Parts: sequence; structure tokens; C-alpha cells
Amino acid sequence: MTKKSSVTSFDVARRAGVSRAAVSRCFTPGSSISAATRQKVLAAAQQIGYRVNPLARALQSNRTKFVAVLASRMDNPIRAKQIHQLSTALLRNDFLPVLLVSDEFDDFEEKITEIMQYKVCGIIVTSDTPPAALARHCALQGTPLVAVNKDQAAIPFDRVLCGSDKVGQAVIDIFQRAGVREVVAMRTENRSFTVHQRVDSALQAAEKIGLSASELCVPDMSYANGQLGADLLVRKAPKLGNCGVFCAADYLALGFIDQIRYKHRLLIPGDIQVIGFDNIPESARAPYNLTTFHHNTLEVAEQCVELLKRRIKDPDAPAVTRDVFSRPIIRSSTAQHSSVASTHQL
Amino acid sequence: MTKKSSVTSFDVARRAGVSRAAVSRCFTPGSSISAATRQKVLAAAQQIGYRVNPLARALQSNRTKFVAVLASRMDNPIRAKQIHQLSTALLRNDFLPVLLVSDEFDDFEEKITEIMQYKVCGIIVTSDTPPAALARHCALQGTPLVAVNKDQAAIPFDRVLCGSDKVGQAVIDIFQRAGVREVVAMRTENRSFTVHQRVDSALQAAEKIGLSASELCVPDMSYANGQLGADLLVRKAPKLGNCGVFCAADYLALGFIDQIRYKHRLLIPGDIQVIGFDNIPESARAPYNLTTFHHNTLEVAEQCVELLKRRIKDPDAPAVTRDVFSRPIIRSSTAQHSSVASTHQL
DNA sequence: AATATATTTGTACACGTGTACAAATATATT
DNA sequence: AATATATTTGTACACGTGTACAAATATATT
Repeated sequence: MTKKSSVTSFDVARRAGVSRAAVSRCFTPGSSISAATRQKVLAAAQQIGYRVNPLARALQSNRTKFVAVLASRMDNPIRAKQIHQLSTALLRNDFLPVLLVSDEFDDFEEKITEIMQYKVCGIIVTSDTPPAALARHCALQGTPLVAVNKDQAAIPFDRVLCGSDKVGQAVIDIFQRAGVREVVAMRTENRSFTVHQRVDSALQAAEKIGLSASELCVPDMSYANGQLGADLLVRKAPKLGNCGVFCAADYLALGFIDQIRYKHRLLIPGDIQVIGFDNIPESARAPYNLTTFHHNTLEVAEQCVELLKRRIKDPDAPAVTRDVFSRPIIRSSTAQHSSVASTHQL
Repeated sequence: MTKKSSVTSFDVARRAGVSRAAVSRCFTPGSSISAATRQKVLAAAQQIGYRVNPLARALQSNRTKFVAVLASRMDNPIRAKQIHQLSTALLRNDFLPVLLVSDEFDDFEEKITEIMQYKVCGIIVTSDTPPAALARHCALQGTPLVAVNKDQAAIPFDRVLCGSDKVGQAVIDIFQRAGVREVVAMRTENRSFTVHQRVDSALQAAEKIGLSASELCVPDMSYANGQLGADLLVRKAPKLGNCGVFCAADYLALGFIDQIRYKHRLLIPGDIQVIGFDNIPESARAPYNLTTFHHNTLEVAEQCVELLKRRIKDPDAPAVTRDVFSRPIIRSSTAQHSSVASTHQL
């Protein structure tokens, strides 16, 4: 038996001895209402346990607190953490995150248009969903759109990037100090904007100082593809000397390291040095001790919400891109240029 | 400029030459409408791009497609995967998951009552939120509630458990075959129902066959607490022989293994054998090769949605508990009783 | 105190839908 | 063909809110 909530603004109005409009104004920020009536209304509402019906409000005002969060592949811990942080940041800012997971969905666009019918007050994209079509849709409906780690498109939208800026240069700096003579950057075939940007900038930075640099391409960003990358590299260049491998994601790097050590029986960092990106928890652990970059998911989440709020306030403001800084974290998968040798090797 | 959708059932009715009620009936499953008018309405709707406004519908019918998903600590990969599977299963069954992450929230109950105002058609609890108060709230509002890995309470609710049943016995079987003489079970202080059930059942099974068994308690289910557990064990019993440690979660087991190997310089499975629970991806990898149990998050998700649908259909059906089976996965963190020795050890 | 201005209030309409009821129509039965 | 029954349809009300407008009241100004 669905017991009806049944306590409406009418009930509050009657009890407080005011019009129903006064009740509505009391719970609508920025409405014109005197302090005296506000008190009366609040008291009455408190007594009978009144709460504004958000569905009715949404029907009127054409806006809800829902924010659609587009995600994919949460088996990658950095993605899971990003979703966690985004959800928390949204809740903290009085939004309600609706999670749309795109895996296994042919009709994902259908899902998006469905949720948009609920008059969501914004969409945050972290998945690989191509944002071009989405951006058009959002522009048409006037729905704010914030994209994480996405390239620009014809129709502009707000973006948050992470470590797109100085990472390539930093990678090469670390490798150079560690005595690396040849750099290999591992790229993925899929359309991850930041992966390509990181790899490209690293290759450029290497060329600039005359360091030999090449790239290695694997299908996707996964542990298994990190292993595949190791096999490809060893087959391509059986004798490796002073080689540094930059993996565009820690998840790749871990697979790469395990394969290099346990299958090809080479030493890290003795034979090959490795740098990753993301700083997932496993990277800090004894078996890996991976040199990497901090992926600041908390800051990314905060920036997303900030851009979203800005856009809601001013729908016609020019589109903005924020780049969150990624701090390098030096561990023992790269050689230390100081005299202290790593003790955590096998 | 929020361009109003503005195409309503009135517009469709006019174009199709029928009453507005006919339009409403056309889009309400189970309503009485002739095939002829249904065709006319669908055609008209198609032409002008009409979609039912779900907010208005919700206001009338007092129910939405939203399902609140209560989660916590998504830095644990098995939790992240569970949320992923739950979201996907909900979307596949035409629900919309609203993700409520409980970390850092003092006023989490406030958030729950807020989302309930949206007339969610159900709540799925995977977090450590004590379900007693929640169950009362849900019963009062007539909101279906499904809890994952939770104990029963005064007010009954539907539950899905994972591997609560035969895991303890299976752990002891594996240890016995592997020649273990002394069993230690690692428990967490927090109120995780299944952790306690697994540990208890393992201790009972050990006693039943006269195997020496004790327990070790750490605060929480994390890698760091796995390391702590290793320190505690080594301090308590410096010389360990034929000892088998059952960690109630892989995440604990990984920390335990790394600490035993890299800090205490003992061999696994030579000095200590280890069994985990969850089968997270890391457990399968070369550095760990952990014997564990498959945590079937996909099946758990399916069962949750099935119970939810059942409850929506029949609100007064008796509360049900489903136990999802956890298959043991034998790897080389336990000794093989066959003659084939593990080759993946350090 | 009289007037001008600013603020607060209530009335009435709107948001877009679902469905009870009775009337109209279609189908089954004699 | 006439009657009984089943199905379909339209009218009218309901869900619970926000706000434009004009009227009422409070405050500021002369």
C-alpha cells in the first residue's frame, strides 16, 4: 500500500493561515516574502512534516537537480575513482547524479535522450562517447555539458582536462636524468584524447633534445594490452639498452612490467625503465613501485561541478577549458640519478 | 535560451484527430485502446517528435523509473565492479540508477529522504549503511528495498548474499588438502555482514575436523590493513609452520602477501598459504596468483533487479533471500596437492 | 498628515500527464 | 434482426507546484 505523502502546500497554507502562494514563495529562494509569514509557514510545515514535491516543482520550473553522468569501463580503478569523486562532488553541491554506463549498449543515445526528458540540469561526460552529437543535442535543448578529457568539437562545450599540458616534457626530463637513450611511448588505438595528447607531447619533447623516440600501439587501455605491448617491444628490439617506456596509463604499465619480468625475464629498471600515468593504488605497492603522475580525480570532479554551476548561472558564457595539473611521482621503476640505488628490485 | 520541448499530448491529439486521453492511453501499457487509434496516435507522435513528459507522468502516477543505489568506497575494485554491474542491469531493465555515495556524508539520511521525495521505484543498498532505519523508512513509504550482503533486521526486506553459504567449508577443504595444520582467519572490525559470516563459517568448519583455528582482527577491508594483519600475525607467532591464512577479501590478501614477502621475507605458499575472497583482477596476476573465490557481481546485480521487479509487482510478497554461489579458484598461493608444482613463485 | 514609492499578498492560470466515469460504439448471443 | 455484453472513447477532474498580475499593505518622502 503506497501510503500517499498527501501533505501538500495547501495543508501548510491552511494551518499557517496564509495563501498557498505564500508557502510556495517560502520554499523558493529569491521570492518576495516577509519575515513574519516565512516564520509562520516554516512553523506550520515543520509541524505537519511538509516537503516540497520535487516532481511537481520540476514540472513547473522545467528543471530538476539531476545531473547525468556518462561513464564506461569501471573495471579500471582510475575511472571508478573518478565516478566516485564526481558523484560525491555533485551530491555535496546539491545535485543528484544519474549514472549512465555505456558498456554493452547499442542504444546508448536513446538512454541519453530519455534521461534528458527528465529535464536534467546538466550532463557530465567521462566515457568515450563521442561528444560531437551529444554537444549538438545539448545545445538544442539548452542543457549544460561538461566533458572530461575530450577534444574540442564544432559546437563548443566546457571541458576539464587532466595533465594534458606539461606531462610529455616531464616524462622526457625524468628519462633523461635517469640515463635513458631511447624512448618508447605506448599509445592506444581507441579515441582517448588525453592518451594521444600525452604520447604526442612526449615524442615532441624527446625530439626537441635529440633523443631517439618511437611509439608502440596497442588496442585499448588494459592490463592485458600492457602485456601485449611488452611482447611487441621485445619482438621488435630483442636487445634493449637504456630504454625508457612511457605507458599512457598505469593500468598498461602494470601489465607491461609483469610481462617483462615474469615472461621475458628482464629487469626493471635495470634493462627497461617505465613511467606510467594515473597513480592508481597498485602502482605504489612493493611489486611495482611505478614512477608515474598523480591523476587528481578530486580536483577534476570539483572543476566539473564548478563549470556546471557557472554554465547554469550563465548559459551564454563562452566555453571554457580547465587543465588540472598532474604532479610527477618518482619511484623505482626509473633509475635514480642520485647515488642511492633502488632496493626494491627482485 | 531553454527551448521548451512544447510538443505535448494535446498537439498529438489534435493532429491524430482523437482525444488527449487516447494519446495518454497509447503510451500507457495495459490501457484500453483500439489498434486503429493506436496507429493514428503513433503516426502523429512520430511526425511531430512527441515524447511523454516523464515528470508529469510521475506526478500523476506517483512513481518514476529512478532507483537509488547506495554505495560506498569505490576505491575497492570489487565494489566498483558491483556498482558498474548494478547500473548496467538497471539500465537494461528500463530503470535509471541514481548513485548515492555515502562517504564523507554526515547527513546521508537526509540525502536518502531527499531522493525518496522523487518517488523512486526502489532502493538498492550496497554500502555499509545500517539498513534497519532505512527499512523502516521504506516500509512506511511503500518503497521496495533490496540489500546486498546485509543481515536481517526486525522489518524484513529482500536480500542478495554472495558466497555466504559454503565458502567457509570450501576454504577448510582447500587448506586441508594443501597440508595446512593451523588456520588463521582475518576479520574486519566494521559491520560487514558477509565478512563475519565467511570467517565464522570457516572457523566452525575447521573446528569440526579438529583443525587448530584462530582469528585475527583488523579495522577495515583495505590493502593497508592486509599489511597490518601480516605484521600482527608475525609478531604473535614468529615461527610459522603449515599455516593457512584466510583473508575475508582479496584486497586484504594482497596487502598481506606483499607485506609477508617484501617486509618479513617469508615465502608464499612455502611458509604461509593464503586464500582470499572476491577474485579481483590483480589476484590473477603473476605477482600474486591468489587462490580465491569468484565474486559473481554480475549475478548479484541480476538478482537485485529481479527481486526489485518482483517486489514492485507484488508489494506484499514475503521477503526473500537469494544466495549467489561463489566458485573457488585454485591458484598458487596455496600448495597444490597434485604432483605438479607451481612455477609462478618468486 | 498627505502623497509617492516599495514591498507583500492572494487570485488565477499554467506545467503535462493519468484515469474514473458515463456515453458511444463494436462484437457476441439468442 | 433484436438484444446482451464487451470494448473503446471523450469529458472532466486530479496530481502538487511556480508565478504574472493586480490589489493590499508597509515604508519613505515631502
